[in-house]
Amino acid sequence: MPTIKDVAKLAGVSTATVSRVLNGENVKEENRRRVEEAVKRLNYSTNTLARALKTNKTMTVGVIVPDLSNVFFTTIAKGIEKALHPYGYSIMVCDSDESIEGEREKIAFLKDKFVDGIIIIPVGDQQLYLKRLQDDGTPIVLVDRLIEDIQADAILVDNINGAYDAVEHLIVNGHRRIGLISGPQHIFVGKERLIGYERAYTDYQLSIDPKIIRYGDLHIESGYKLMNELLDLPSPPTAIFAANYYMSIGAIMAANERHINIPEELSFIGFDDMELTRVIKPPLTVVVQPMDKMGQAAAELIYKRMMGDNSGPFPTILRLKTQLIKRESVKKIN
Amino acid sequence: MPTIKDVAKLAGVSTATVSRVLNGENVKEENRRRVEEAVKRLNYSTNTLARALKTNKTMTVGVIVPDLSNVFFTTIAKGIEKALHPYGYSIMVCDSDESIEGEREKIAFLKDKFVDGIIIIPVGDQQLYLKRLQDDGTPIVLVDRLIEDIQADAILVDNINGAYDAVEHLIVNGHRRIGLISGPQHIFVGKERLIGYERAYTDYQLSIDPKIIRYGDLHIESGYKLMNELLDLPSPPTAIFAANYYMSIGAIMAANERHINIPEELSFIGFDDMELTRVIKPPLTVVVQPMDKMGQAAAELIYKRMMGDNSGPFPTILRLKTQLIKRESVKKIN
DNA sequence: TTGTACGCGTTATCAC
DNA sequence: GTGATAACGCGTACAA
Repeated sequence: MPTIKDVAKLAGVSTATVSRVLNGENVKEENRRRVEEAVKRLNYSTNTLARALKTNKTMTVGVIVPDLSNVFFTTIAKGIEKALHPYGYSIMVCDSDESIEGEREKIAFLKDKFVDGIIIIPVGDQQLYLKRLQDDGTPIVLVDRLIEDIQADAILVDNINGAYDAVEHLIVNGHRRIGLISGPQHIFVGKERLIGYERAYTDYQLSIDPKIIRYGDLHIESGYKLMNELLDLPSPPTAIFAANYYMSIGAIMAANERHINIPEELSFIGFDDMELTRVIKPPLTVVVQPMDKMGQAAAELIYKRMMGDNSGPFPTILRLKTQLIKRESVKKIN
Repeated sequence: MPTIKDVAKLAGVSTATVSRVLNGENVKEENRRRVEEAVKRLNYSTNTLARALKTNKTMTVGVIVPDLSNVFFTTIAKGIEKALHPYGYSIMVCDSDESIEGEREKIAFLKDKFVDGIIIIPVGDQQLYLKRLQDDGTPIVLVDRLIEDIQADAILVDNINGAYDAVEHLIVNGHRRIGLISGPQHIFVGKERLIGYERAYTDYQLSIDPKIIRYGDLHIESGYKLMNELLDLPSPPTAIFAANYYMSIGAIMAANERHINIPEELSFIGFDDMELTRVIKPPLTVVVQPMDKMGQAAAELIYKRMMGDNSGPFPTILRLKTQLIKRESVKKIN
């Protein structure tokens, strides 16, 4: 590998001049030409490690997601990538494996790699490590979920109104017993979507039956299990709202197995619009999160912070709107 | 940030001694104790950038996948991560965006980051950049697909026999007109699975009707489109074999829309066992690839190479077996 | 066993 | 505009 010294020697100038040419500073035209010539001849490219050691900038942003095999998360990561690329920044995607410990480990790893910023979809409601990093001046942007004990910029989804819209749609269609397959209450979005559910009930002056609210862990299996529990109730719901994508899948699977006809016998609203919701028969009515936009917004925000732009409020918390896409899984009842 | 000098000063020894302690070499017990004490007091950790600059080892492996929002790929990436972690290696996951150009860019990026090895699911059938890296001594492991003009270790799936098993199963169940929703022929697995299809037909002395072989681009939409084309044929197939996961989804979606009953009116075998195949009614018979094992095998192989172990043949090409999981989407016909 | 001094490749700071 | 050189933080001959 040729170094800047080799280039300097070949071009007959000092390394400083080469560095200046490389960084687009003012250099005599003649020297610039010779340096560029030498760079080409030697096929030289700057050693990013050495540069980073000196400048404390790696031009890299760390992205931590809870699960790399979850499309929702990776789609967001992809959105971040796409938005950061034009700025010359690259990302390192890590998997926290849905655990605080894994998260801690990945944060340490990214810190080790001297990333210039971290975008994270956190798994718990606290993370001391993050706070420490933040105090050291590394910009942090939270996505999808908030952490209680930390003041950080965040890109969120308006979960409350997202869930509200779904439940309201069911109520307007005559449903009074709406089963909720909820996320866990220690996770931010789980809490919020439950609030949306409750608020819709309250606004329509209906009373809530806690027995038809069930808490899962966001995975297929728990959607499957909770759907079965709800359908086994002496007086089962006439409609179900599943509060995330994978639990929606599990729930549908359970309904299928029991040969329950949607929407004839049971109305259903799911969450997120990915492969499944397009292939299911009937097409599912769903609450859709703008995953691309989430990634993009996170990227823009962290870029701004990395540039040292601290204008605007701190923390800046963006709430992106969801969309209720009405298809054929909801039936109007008396 | 404390440096090794700070530690040396506090411990009253030289930086060399500190370095030795850090790297577990022989040091007088007393000094070791004092150094460890100082490390703890200062909360020191070695600067990986500086170390990498000196040693030319970053303890990082680059992983390039064609699409970060494709579960098949990210599941493999996750498997790699899990297997490499115990060795102290971390991974950088990149998205080549299904393009040669994107791939080239990511390879350059990883080279810039001085990764110690690259595991890649390639998108085309050539890649000069890779060859160059390999010539520079960076271990490369191909996953899922081979590249024609390169000699490299690879972890593949026995696509030929995987497809063969599926088609054979349909033939044994009386089907003679088996529609194939194939991948593109410029992609390795597309070619191989077609061969498996053809071989099964040949072995059973049946003649192939090229009209019921259709070529898609591996995405949902093309599965959907090709399924419709096949069903619109004057004499449509009695069974369909879709040669990847997303095209399977699209195909099923098309069948659903046309209210075609599987397996009563049409038998179906899909590829890979992920969310969809578990939720579809009826449960789908599928050819399953061992994604976890693929990731793990790739990790083990590249680790071996990074350790300088060149035993075994070069290139080492592993063929992992697929499994035909028989469920309820195939009907025996006369 | 330990310490010194230098190298890694780049950038920043100064004189010129 | 340019060149020499210190500095970044670590690893490692080499001498002690």
